[in-house]
Amino acid sequence: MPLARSELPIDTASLARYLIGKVLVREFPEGVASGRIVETEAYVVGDAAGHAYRGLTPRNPSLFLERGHAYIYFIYGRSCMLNVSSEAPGIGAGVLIRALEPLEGIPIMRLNRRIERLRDLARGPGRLAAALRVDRSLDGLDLCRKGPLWLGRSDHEPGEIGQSTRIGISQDANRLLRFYLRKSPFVSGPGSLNE
DNA sequence: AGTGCGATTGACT
DNA sequence: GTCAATCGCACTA
Repeated sequence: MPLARSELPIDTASLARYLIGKVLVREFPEGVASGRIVETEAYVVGDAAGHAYRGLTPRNPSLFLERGHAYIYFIYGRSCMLNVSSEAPGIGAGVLIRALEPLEGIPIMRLNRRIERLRDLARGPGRLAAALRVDRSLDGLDLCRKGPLWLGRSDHEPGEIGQSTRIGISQDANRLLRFYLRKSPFVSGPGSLNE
């Protein structure tokens, strides 16, 4: 079952925390691949590190959609990044999905990534997008409806959630807007920083 | 039209 | 641990 939009917190940081433990599902013609979200980062309203900081541009309109839509961008000439839009329609903010614990379709993900090691399949924002073949063609998609990419419920409560500074940014670098599942080996960065 | 750089990754010492 | 690759975008002129 997809997450209902009404259950998603409107506030960006709250949404980032809420998404920990939820399931990201990718449907391919050849099957389904999915993973548990173990790491997120919030890019909040008025955040100098956020892509909406300078307003609407040709690349970022999806960030301004109602919460629960995909904002996907290409960076460093290599990687795509998947975000979940947050806040009310017209407000530019979102949550970066940074790492997954692979659940279903692991052979499909191994083919997409061309590596064997389970721990590294979707550990990192670019890696998880590659594992699930997420690219700009899925930008703007509603993640609260079944389709090629959607957010699903978890069958149990997540574990203890840690909080830290965000990774790889220079602006607004001190804010504790990164959330991660404490015990998970599938988290990309430091597992217990600033807690 | 030109420039600088980024919400990273993979290869290498 | 260090470091270069790589290219679309936002900004300047």
